[in-house]
Amino acid sequence: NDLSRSRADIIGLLSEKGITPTQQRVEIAKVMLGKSQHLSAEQVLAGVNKDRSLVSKATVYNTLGLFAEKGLLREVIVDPNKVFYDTNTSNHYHFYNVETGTLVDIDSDQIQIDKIPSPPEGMIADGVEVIIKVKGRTTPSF
Amino acid sequence: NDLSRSRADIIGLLSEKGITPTQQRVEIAKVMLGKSQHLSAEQVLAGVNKDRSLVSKATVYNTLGLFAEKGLLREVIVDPNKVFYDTNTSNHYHFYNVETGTLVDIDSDQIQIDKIPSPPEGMIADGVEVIIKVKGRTTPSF
DNA sequence: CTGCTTGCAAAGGCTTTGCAGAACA
DNA sequence: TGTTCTGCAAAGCCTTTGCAAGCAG
Repeated sequence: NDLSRSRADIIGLLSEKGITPTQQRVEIAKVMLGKSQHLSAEQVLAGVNKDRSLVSKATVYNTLGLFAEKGLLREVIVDPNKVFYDTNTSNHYHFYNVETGTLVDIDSDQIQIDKIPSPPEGMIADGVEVIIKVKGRTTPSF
Repeated sequence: NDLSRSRADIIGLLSEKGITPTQQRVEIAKVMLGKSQHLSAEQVLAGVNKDRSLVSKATVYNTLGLFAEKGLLREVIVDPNKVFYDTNTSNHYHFYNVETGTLVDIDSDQIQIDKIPSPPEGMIADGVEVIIKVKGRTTPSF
């Protein structure tokens, strides 16, 4: 999607969302928000500290949680071992490769869901996840 | 759904699936397969050992994994902290109460999914998860 | 200044593992 | 009897927490 944003743009974006734009948060935003991707906390940590150590593990976890809470990222729970953070916060779904643990976006207009049942009494819907698990063909095709 | 099965029925069921019906596995099956429910390993462990200690933690984990692999149970990944095991292995979806961590079944005929996109090159679909997250109304209705 | 953030290391929760003894066929 | 399974405790992984020092406004 769009390229990496300028530092000023990121600071503006964070401020809009009511997030104090600290140095660490800007660094994390630079890594995450540059393009459409699905990263685990560990991957973000590695990305941020690729060249020099800029952000601690605790801060990466705190910040990803904060960004998700503020609507800048979306948490995707598909792997029992780790949370993925999705930079695409618009309506969409996922293919999940169970062999490699990789996520691929599915545009919302590629799936049509009709007849969404109404939530149990006193509850309201808070998001719909559709995950299509995929794996490699077990039978070679020749 | 159906009531608890006889020990003989359970042994037959396990054998059919190619699972050696050991005492521990039968105990776990008795707890799990009695009715439609979504239990975590910890809950199964507690249920099995309610009266007297019958099965160890390691065996509960091993057995739930085995049952899932053999198609007797279905793993549901919605909570980053634990795996749920669903005794309903037929096609269906879930409401997930994000506040209480509770799952509720949605019958497959209650949702209509059209236009399932084809998996990426060389991949085949291996299951579809639909999870509707719900939460309590934040605004009281009176 | 005053409160919010950060970082370190330790703690926490769920799950897996290694290996000896026990159960199964 | 040979193989598979169980149980215990320890280890592993991801994530959270406590608290002192540092930064933002």
